[in-house]
Amino acid sequence: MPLPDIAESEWSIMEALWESAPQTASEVTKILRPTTNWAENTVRTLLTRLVEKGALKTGENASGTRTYMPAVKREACVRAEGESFMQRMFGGAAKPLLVHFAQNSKLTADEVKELKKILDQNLNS
Amino acid sequence: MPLPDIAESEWSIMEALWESAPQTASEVTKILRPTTNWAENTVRTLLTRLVEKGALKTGENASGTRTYMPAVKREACVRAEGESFMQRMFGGAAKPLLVHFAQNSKLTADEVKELKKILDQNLNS
DNA sequence: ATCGAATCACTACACTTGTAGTTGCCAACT
DNA sequence: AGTTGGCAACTACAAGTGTAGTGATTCGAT
Repeated sequence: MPLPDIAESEWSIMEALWESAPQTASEVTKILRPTTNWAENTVRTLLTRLVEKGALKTGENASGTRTYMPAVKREACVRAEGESFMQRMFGGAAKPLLVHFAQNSKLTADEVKELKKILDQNLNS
Repeated sequence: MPLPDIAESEWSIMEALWESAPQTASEVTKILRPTTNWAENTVRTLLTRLVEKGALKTGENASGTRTYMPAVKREACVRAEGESFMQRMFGGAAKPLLVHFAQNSKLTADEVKELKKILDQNLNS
């Protein structure tokens, strides 16, 4: 089963549920309200679509209200999206991608150090 | 003028023209045929949309046939897409993004060395 | 002058996405 | 019992995408 294709607004929903699940529709709405200001129905639509896509599963809480929780792991989705992005922008090659972001981001000395360590670990594995 | 928003199929077109421009619609079609197998009309539609979006400009070749060429620089588009991707997937932070790709890609020793150099250059700039 | 090939401009059409609104149902409060 | 408030199901609807088809025009080769 290939990973579901998660659209941009849908990511906000997923993030909320990866952060904490299960949650009801109105809970998710409340969590997202400050950042997105979406109507509850908007959130419900997105939740339903994500269930159809197989990205979320549903359950029920003690009061019988439907709850939502991730059906796919965040890391897997990030990897998939990352692959596709790398494909589109850099022909699938990791190095140019890394070069690009290494050059176009501001990093602290500590971050650079840490990244270099991770690069080394990449080698013997 | 904010950079035009380039959809996935449109990227193939843009790549072809960043690679070599100006080109006519049928030239682009021929170039892309092996990879995409698109009908010429498909390519024409995409070209037209990209012109409307301001991503391409048109000209004419010696025989009076319309030609297309980029109106925006590839690097700028890559940066914009990269920003948006980083935002969606990593909350806008460069380090986790770099960590992710550093861990999930196979790199040669040479590539690692080069990347470390670029990270260093990142610091004093 | 004519016919076919290339080019262009329009049109098509289903699917996805963003962003809700409307209606129906059920349980709890007054 | 009637009303209100939440939840669920269904509907809406425009813009954007993927992927062409159709019709008109033109230009060069018979």
